[in-house]
Amino acid sequence: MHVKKLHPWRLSYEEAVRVQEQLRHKIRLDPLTEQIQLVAGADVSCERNNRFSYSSVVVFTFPDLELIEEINASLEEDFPYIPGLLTFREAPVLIKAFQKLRNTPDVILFDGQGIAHPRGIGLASHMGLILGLPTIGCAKTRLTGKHGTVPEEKGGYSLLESQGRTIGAVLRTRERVKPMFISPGHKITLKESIRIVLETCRGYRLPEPTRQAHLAVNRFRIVKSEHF
DNA sequence: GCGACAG
DNA sequence: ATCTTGTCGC
Repeated sequence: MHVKKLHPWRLSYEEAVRVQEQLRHKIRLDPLTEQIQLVAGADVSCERNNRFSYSSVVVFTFPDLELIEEINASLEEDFPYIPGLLTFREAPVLIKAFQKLRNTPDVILFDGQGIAHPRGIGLASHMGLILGLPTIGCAKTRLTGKHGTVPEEKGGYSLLESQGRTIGAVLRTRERVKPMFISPGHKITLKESIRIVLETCRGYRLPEPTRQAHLAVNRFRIVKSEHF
């Protein structure tokens, strides 16, 4: 897959923030232009003791969700986890996987925020800009924003708001489980994001793309680290 | 100054 | 995220 040249990643905190503040203005939240035929999920796993990070990208047909491709990658990790700067820790190894991907997904789900971010550019949004593809942020917990009570039934949601702006939705993807924090990443609307997440949920809290990417990256990490 | 804080 | 066993509930 074609992947745009990446920014220098060896950045200080201030430089990383500057990159985000400059890039946020390129994010577009227009409706999807293509019919969704391929949906992908991506996730990263890091080892506390080891100095490597691992990533997996899985591609499914939509809406049948038949797996057609899985790509893994590993990379030496150099950036720490800092709330708000997750992109600079996880994007490098994700990019390495996307560069090897043969299919071009119509939309990609990420384990993190889209625009529901202090500077409006979470991992999903940043990856959307790098890849030039529609992306959705599917986070398990809140980073920023306020919201009301989330309806108990599956599909129920409460809007996530910040500074008077709607930045996402707190969505119940399954009954009796904590809701997910969904936000558009790039080239997609919140409404479409919610629809795609719900249509890719298969009885679990996480939508299949990110759930399968999570399982895949853990399988990959075990095999890779045991084989040295 | 204090609390909050994706993975 | 990671470290970790069993256990309670639908």
